[in-house]
Amino acid sequence: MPELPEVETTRRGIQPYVEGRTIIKMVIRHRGFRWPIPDQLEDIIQGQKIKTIERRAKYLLFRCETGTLIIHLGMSGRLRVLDNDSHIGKHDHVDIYIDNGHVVRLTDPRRFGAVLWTEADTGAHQLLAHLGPEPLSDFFNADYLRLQSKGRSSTIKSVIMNGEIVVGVGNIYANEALFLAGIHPAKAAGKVSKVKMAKLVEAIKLVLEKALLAGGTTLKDFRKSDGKPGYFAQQLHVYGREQQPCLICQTPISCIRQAQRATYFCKQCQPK
DNA sequence: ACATTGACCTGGGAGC
DNA sequence: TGCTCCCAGGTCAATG
Repeated sequence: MPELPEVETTRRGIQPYVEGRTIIKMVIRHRGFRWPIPDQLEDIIQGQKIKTIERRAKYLLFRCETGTLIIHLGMSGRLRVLDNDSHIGKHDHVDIYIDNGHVVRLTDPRRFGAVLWTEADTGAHQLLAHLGPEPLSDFFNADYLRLQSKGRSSTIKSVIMNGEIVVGVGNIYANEALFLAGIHPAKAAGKVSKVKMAKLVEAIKLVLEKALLAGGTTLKDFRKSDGKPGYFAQQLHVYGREQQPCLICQTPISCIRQAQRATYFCKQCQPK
C-alpha cells in the first residue's frame, strides 16, 4: 500500500500522540509477518518511553530508551491512533497502548510488513544498512542518478524503484514521475540522456512533495492515522488510467507489465 | 556484479 | 450464489 508519502503521512499523524509518551503495554495477536515478530517484544517494550518517531525509506522508527521499534507497512499495513477501548477487528494484529488513553494499532490483512526490534544503531541494521538516499534530500540529484544508472541495462523504472539507489519510490510514483519527465518506463537506464535524467529527479521530488501535501494516495485501503483518506489519487496522470485520454495529448494511456507490476504511460508523451 | 523471477498473504472484483 | 482466476501501494531470496 504505502510509498513514501503515505508512510510519512502516517508518521506525522501519529507523532503528536506518541512522542515523549510511555508505552503501557504491547499486545500482539498474530506474530506471522514477513519475519516473525520477536519473542518477548511485549516484555522488552513495556514501560519504555518513545523519545521520537522517525522515518527512513518506508520504515517507521520508534526510538525508545533501550532500542528502536522498526515497523514496515508492507502492501496493506496501516497504523492508526485510536481510543484504547476501540473494537478490535480481524486484521488488527498489534496494539501499542500509550499512557494517554490512546492505542497505536497496526492493521495488516496481508502481513507483508514487519515489526522488529533492534538495540543497535539502525543505520547498521541489516534491512537499513544498504538503503540509498532519501529522494527529497540533496544527496539525490541528477549527477548521482546518472552515476548510478551508468552502464545499466535494466529499465529506468526498475532503477528508480530500487531501494539501494533511491528509497521511497514505489509503483504509483515511479509511473507518475516518468510521465512528468517524458521518459518511457522501459528505456534502459544507462541510455537516458543527461537532460531527461535531471527532469526525472525533479519529477520524483515534485510528485512526492505534492502527494505529501495531499496526505498521500488512497486507492483502496490507505487511510491516514486519523482514518481519513489521502487525496492525491485525484492528481494522478497515468496510474490506473489505462485507455483513458492522456491529460496532455489525449492519446489513450497504455498499460504494460514490467517485473509483474502494472506500468502505465503515454506512448506519445513518453517516446522510447 | 547485475538482472529477472518467485515467494510471502488476504481480499476484492471480473467472468462463468 | 458460488467457484476460479487475476490483481493489488513491497522487497527479500533464489536463480540465471
